[in-house]
Amino acid sequence: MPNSSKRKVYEEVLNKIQSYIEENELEDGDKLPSERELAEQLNAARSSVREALRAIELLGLIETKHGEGTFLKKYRPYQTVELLATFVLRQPMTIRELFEMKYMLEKECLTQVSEAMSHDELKEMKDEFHNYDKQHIHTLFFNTLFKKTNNRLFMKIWQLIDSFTYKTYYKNQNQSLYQKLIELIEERNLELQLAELEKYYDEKFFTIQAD
Amino acid sequence: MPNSSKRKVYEEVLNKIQSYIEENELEDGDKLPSERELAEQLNAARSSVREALRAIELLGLIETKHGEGTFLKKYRPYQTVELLATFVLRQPMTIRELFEMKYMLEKECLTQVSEAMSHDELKEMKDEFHNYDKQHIHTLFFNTLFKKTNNRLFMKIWQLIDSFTYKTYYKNQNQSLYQKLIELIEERNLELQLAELEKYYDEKFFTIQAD
DNA sequence: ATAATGAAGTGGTCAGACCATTCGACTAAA
DNA sequence: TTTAGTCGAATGGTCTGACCACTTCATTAT
Repeated sequence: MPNSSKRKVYEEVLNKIQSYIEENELEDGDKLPSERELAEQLNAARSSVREALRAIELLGLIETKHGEGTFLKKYRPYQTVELLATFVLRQPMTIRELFEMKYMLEKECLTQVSEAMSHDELKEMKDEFHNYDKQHIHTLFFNTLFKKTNNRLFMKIWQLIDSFTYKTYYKNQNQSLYQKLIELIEERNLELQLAELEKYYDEKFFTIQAD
Repeated sequence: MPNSSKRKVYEEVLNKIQSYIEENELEDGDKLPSERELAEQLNAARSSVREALRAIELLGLIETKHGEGTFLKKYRPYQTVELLATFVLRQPMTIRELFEMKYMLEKECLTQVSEAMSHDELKEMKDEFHNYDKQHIHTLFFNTLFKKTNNRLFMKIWQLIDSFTYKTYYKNQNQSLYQKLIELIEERNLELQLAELEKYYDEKFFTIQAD
């Protein structure tokens, strides 16, 4: 009960749990003590322990399984970044800022993927092309490409931005662009890929300004 | 009480709060409804509301003042780092991804800013340089630069990523790099700027791998 | 052997209580 | 009138105890 110093209980619990993990050298998948047990050991109410655990869970550090327990989770920052990014995106952003971000990510995507994709994968993309919904072709195209990237963080952020801009660009979808891009990837011609993408976005930016 | 679908109440509450913020266009410093009020409006127990609020608080998105209320907070990165740092350090894979993202953003930053900065601004940066905390020099340097960008989204995302990495690998901070970058910006030599940055990150990636 | 049962442990949620702090309205004193 | 003090309402902080839902596993009945 001695609320040492003036920090909140759930913050104390937070640190205690962290210490517990380090001292016992817990690793991914290991089990933490139950909420009731933690509450007793740390001399805090279960609700306070839960506040701490929920916070840690939201950060993506632990995983709770109903009826089983709480487990240490392999930490991946995507979850946290994604959550924080949604808050960031809620703040007023201009369409231009969003598209610039998207453009940059897609450039990077092409750069990373350009050499990594096998001819088989490219052929597969070409074949699936006809199934693509024309309206969402850009999204689908880059979604496929980003998967080949070995950086999931890129993809997560791109997906977020894309979902925010999704409504604006259903018009003027130039299907031939993506056909061309696939061909250019096959030819390993990164420069022309980027040039095509630049053309695409120049037009976008022009449209925005006219708006 | 209708625990719609199967998500936890505190997650629902989280989203509801997010929606509330968005719909009412709350800004930094604005007050959220009280815990009891939220509980009633969202048809949840106060403890569940608190679990959600504690989680958001840990992320640094809100601020609670005893006896006053809960307030939206200007997002300051570098908040949860203490907690996350130890976990981030365990995952070299994700560190790589974070640095790649950071690298990309900083490249873009240099590209955008290179021509926009006046000589006066550059001189000012040079003068302030001595006040910079060596340990955080990279963060401070690019923070200044990103402000000159006319894209707030870039800065926000960069800050987000930076907050995840700034505790990591702060060693080997080569102060001369930033002196050199300023000079190169003065000379409007973008290519060399990017080359310097690339050198910096090549070393980083090498360090990560060696770990 | 196999299937059904049920008890124990765990997380999920709720209701209500009490304390500590802040703030503002009201009151009493100057 | 102004000022200082008081008190109550609102709010966050914390605790207790209860009940539900899910998982597991030993026990039991088939």
